[in-house]
This record gives sequence, structure tokens and C-alpha cells, in this order.
Amino acid sequence: MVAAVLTDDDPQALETLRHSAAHLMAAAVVELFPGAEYAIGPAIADGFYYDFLLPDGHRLTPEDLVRVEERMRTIASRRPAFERSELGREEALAEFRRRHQRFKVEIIEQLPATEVISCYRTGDFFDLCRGPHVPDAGGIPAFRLLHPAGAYWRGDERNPMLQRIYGTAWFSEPDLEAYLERLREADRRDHRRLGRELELFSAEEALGGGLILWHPAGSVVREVIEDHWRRAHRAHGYQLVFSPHIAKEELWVESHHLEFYADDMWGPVEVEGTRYRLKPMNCPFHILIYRARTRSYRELPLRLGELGTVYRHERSGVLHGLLRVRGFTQDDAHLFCTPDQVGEEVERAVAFSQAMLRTFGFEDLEVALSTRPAKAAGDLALWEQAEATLAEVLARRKLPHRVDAGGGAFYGPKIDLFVRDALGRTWQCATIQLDYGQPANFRLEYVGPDGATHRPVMIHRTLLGSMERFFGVLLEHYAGAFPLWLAPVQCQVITVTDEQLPFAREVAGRLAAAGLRAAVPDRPGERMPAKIRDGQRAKVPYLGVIGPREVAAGQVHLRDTRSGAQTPVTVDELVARLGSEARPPELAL
RNA sequence: GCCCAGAUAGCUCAGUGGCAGAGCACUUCCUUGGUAAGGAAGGGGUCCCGGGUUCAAAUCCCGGUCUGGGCUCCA
Repeated sequence: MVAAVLTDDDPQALETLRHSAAHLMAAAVVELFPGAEYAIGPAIADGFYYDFLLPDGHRLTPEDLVRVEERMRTIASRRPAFERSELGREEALAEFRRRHQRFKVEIIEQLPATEVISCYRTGDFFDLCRGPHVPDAGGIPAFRLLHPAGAYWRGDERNPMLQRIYGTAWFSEPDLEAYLERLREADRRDHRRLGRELELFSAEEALGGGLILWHPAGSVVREVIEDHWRRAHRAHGYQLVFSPHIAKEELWVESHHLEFYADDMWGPVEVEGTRYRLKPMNCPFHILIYRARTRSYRELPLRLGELGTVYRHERSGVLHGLLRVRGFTQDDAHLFCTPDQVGEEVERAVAFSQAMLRTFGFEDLEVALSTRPAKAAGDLALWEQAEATLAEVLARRKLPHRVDAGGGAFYGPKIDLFVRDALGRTWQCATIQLDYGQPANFRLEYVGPDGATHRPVMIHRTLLGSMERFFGVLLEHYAGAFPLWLAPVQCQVITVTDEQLPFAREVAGRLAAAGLRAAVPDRPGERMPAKIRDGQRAKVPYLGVIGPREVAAGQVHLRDTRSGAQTPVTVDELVARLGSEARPPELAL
């Protein structure tokens, strides 16, 4: 018998608590829905869930959750113990068959024959479970059910769809309340909400799922990001290119995309008897640029970069705001190098992406190394060599990382960088993929110092991922309040009465001449407090207020909307101060 | 794709077989004011699309589109 000692600092204890809460919830569901079959109910990050198959195909509603939660409290008030028992395999199978619990029977049948089968009883509820648990069901200080959902048995869409309930449990009511507040904060920061409120982008029904319209304010931010990106790439030895959105189907045969990636590609378009496909990736285009003439080893590494728009046929159910879309622009680049340049090029790309992500306020990065998938192209020895090269780079840069076995692309292993945002959530941005396959598919060559032809190695990489996803992540990270260099409008010039409008326009003109984005709201007759409120709500970093006093003194009363601080400044001071704060950050390598 | 839920004014939403509504936004007029909403009047609808049931459909039924939650956290 394992007696769990609950302490606040032990993550294991919190997991135990949540798993116990899942059992308590299942007990309540079985009482409310006699005949319910229960599948699995693990603790997860921040909470727990349990999957059920309810009698008569009942589907859970939010109202059902209220009843389940009430019943959980009723059961908990009786403080039934979590009683552990150990059964033999046959005994356990008989018990769960008697209870008509097909999922438990299936699980036991798949356990090794020698495994000790432990079960827990909570009042009338009896479950197959490894444990441990809290001593009794009254020992769960704070819990809340969150939402119902559908989920396939074992996550496989060929299996029956079960009803899942998500919940959360904590050591205390204040902990629970803090967590619920975190959820509310995440909702307030939801990029879809902010995108609408700040008029940054939209997705219109008339356009089709997963397709995004960038509105003027969002387009300004994107343009600033792209300018920063282009400048940095030129400084780091990249050459920038453009390529079309569509190519002959034959090209995708040669690249093996149609063989390995067809499900994610849009269907063919036929023009004058030739089939074309929308591009899901930019690589074949950059490869054709490489192949346009004979290349010398003196040109390598050749780094071709492009903000390339691609189209992928994501399944309708996985689309999500800007984070999962069907048309998006990758900040893509392909590095063509000699085999002995690979290590250095990968290392430079990793450093470049770390530096780039830092300029957007992402200091804390997580790193993953993804290895050979089941469906892979190319020979095994090359894969092993490629994986070893990536691991060496991570070791040299002293980057702690996890290994995602089988998570690589079909043409090579990869290093992914994830940013951690202001709420502690992680998002994949940069990816650096080695590719020995495409150079062979396309018979790429360069002439070496020996006068003979050799095969280059390719590295695919993005730093930000895609403009859409990165913008969505950035928007949530900053909660819509962009730093000055990214803000769509950097300074709004507000007058106390309409009398000051000419001076306000003059000030805005001075700011614009200095390359700053300034605006004078066109709202004649509107009161100043209303214009201040609009500026605050639009998250404009600076509001410059001008009344009769400021006109007389040639000043602006500057309000920093982030801190609320107010200071009178001359127009020259205003231009100098905003000009220096608005400069894009330098890339620190 | 699959399960569930939703779609009513630009936005947030109420209305649930019998006259299409509120707040904000927008337009006009009045107000010229000092750091998060000055006042009044007005305009604005294919109640997502298509079909069905009904004397009558925004409302009920069927199909579609789009959106949202979830679908490899594994006793």
C-alpha cells in the first residue's frame, strides 16, 4: 500500500491528487449514468480527464458537467477511501467482464501476463489503476470540471468516439482560483480576439477555411517584421529570391512530395493539358534556382532565402486562428553546401534563429532533435550521419534538448526551436532540417577544386516558422501591446479642442518625417477623454496631448499608455525620444 | 476527416412557431473640453446558404458552409 504524502513542492503529489480527482469524477458519472463504461482517466498538465461511453449514446452537455461536479462533492463529503487491491489476471478479467467494462478488459488483455494487476475501489466505483491515490476522496481540496469533449478510444479515428470530461484539481482554493485566472488571461490574450479588436486580421467565411486577410494595422506589423528579417538575412550572407505559388505536377513528382506528402497538397489545376499544383513547400523552387547553371565550390555555401507563401490541405477540424491555417508565408531558406560545411552551417542557423527570436522578446527557448520517421526517403547510413551531425551541433552550443524519435521530415532529421511565451506556453517556430535526399532527387552538383562534380547537401530552415503563426504567437505574448518598433501606430496626437488641430498635424508630420508612425484621430468635436480612451484601448504606445498651453510652449504632453506616466516634452525631444526607442533591435549573435 | 456545440446589425449578444431587438460602433446635429465614454436624433437585417414541414419558420427537420472545443498526456 502506497500512502501518498501530499506536499506542495512535489509535482508527483499534484499528479496523484489529479488522478484521484479523475477517479472521483468517474464515480460520479457512473452514479449519474448507470451502465456508463469508463476508458482511461489520467492526470495531465494542469488537470485531468476521463473518457466515457455513456448509455444510449448520451452526449455530455455543459449542464451535465454541473450535475457531475455536484455529485462529486456529495461523494467526497462521505470521504470514501481509495482502497487498493491486487488481482490475478483471470480474476481481474472476470471482474471487469462482470461489470461490462470492455475498455478495461481490452487494457488487461494487452498487459504482459506476469504483470500484477492493481485496482482501486472508491465507494461503489471500482477501477483498474496503477495508483497511487490520496487516502480518501475527501482529500482533494479544490477541483473544477472545465469542459466536455469528444475523443476517440486510443486516439484512433477508426475507434468509437468517447465522451471526455476535462477538469482541474489543486492543493487549495487560491491555487485553483489562480489557475482559472490564468485561463481567463489566456482568453483575454487570444490572438483571434485581439486580431478583431485591434483590426489586425480576419478570416472571412466568403474566403474559405484557414485563409487569412491581413488588415492595414496587421500589415504594418508584418511589414516591420519582414523588413527586419530581410535586413538580418542580407547581413548574414543570404541572397533573397521570389518564386511562384504554383508549379507543374511533374516537379512535385521529381521532389517526391507527391509520393510522401500528397495528402497535404491541394488538388491539381489543369491548364492546356498540363497539371499544376499549388506549392506546399518552397524547396523545389530554390533547387531550380541552384540548378539553373553549373555551380562551383567557390559559391558554397549558397544561402537562398524567401518569404514564400505555401498552401497545405490541413484537415478542417485542426484549423485554428492564425496558428493552423491552409495558406501561409514561411520565412524559408535553403542552404546548399559541401558535406564538410554542414556542421558549421547548421550551427550558424541555430545561432541565427536564437538571435532572431530574442529580438522579439523570446529569451527562453526549448530545443528538440527529431529523428528518422517510419516513412522516410534515403539510405540509412546517411540518416545516421545526419542525426549525428545535428546532435554534435547541439552539444557544441550546449543546448539542452529532448529527442523526438521518428519526428523528422521524410527527407531528413531536424532541430526545432520552441519559444516560451509570457504565459509559459511553448510554440514551435524555428526548424532546421538536414536533407541528403533532395540533392540526389534533383541531381544537384557543384564542381570541386579537383575539377570533378560533387553532390551538395541541403539544409532547409525557418527562423520564425510562418508569418501567420509567428504573428499570432507574438500577439498573445505581448497581449496586443506591441513594443514601439512593432506598434502599428506608435504615437497618436490628441488635441484638447479642435483649435489645436493644425499644430497636432504639424507634430504628426514631424514624427512621420523621422520615419515614425503617427496619427491624428479625425474626430472633430469629440472630447479629449474619449480620444485618450480610444488610444488606450487600441494599445497605442504613446499619446501626445496638445491643448492651448502646449501650443503656446511648442510642447506635447506625452502619455506613455503602458506605464501611465505623463511628461511635457518639446517636439524635438519627442522625435528624438521616440526615434531611438523605435529602432529595431540589433541581432546579438 | 470524425464527435459535440454554435452562426440574429460592423462588434458583443437577447429573442425559440405569429410585427426582428439591446448596448457599443456608424451618420447628423448640439457641445470646444485638460488625461479611460458629453448630449440628442437617425440610418443600418437574405436572422449563414439551400431544401423540407406548417395557415405561418430567425425559431422545427434534412443537407451544406464557416467558426469554436476535442480527437498520439494511455490503467
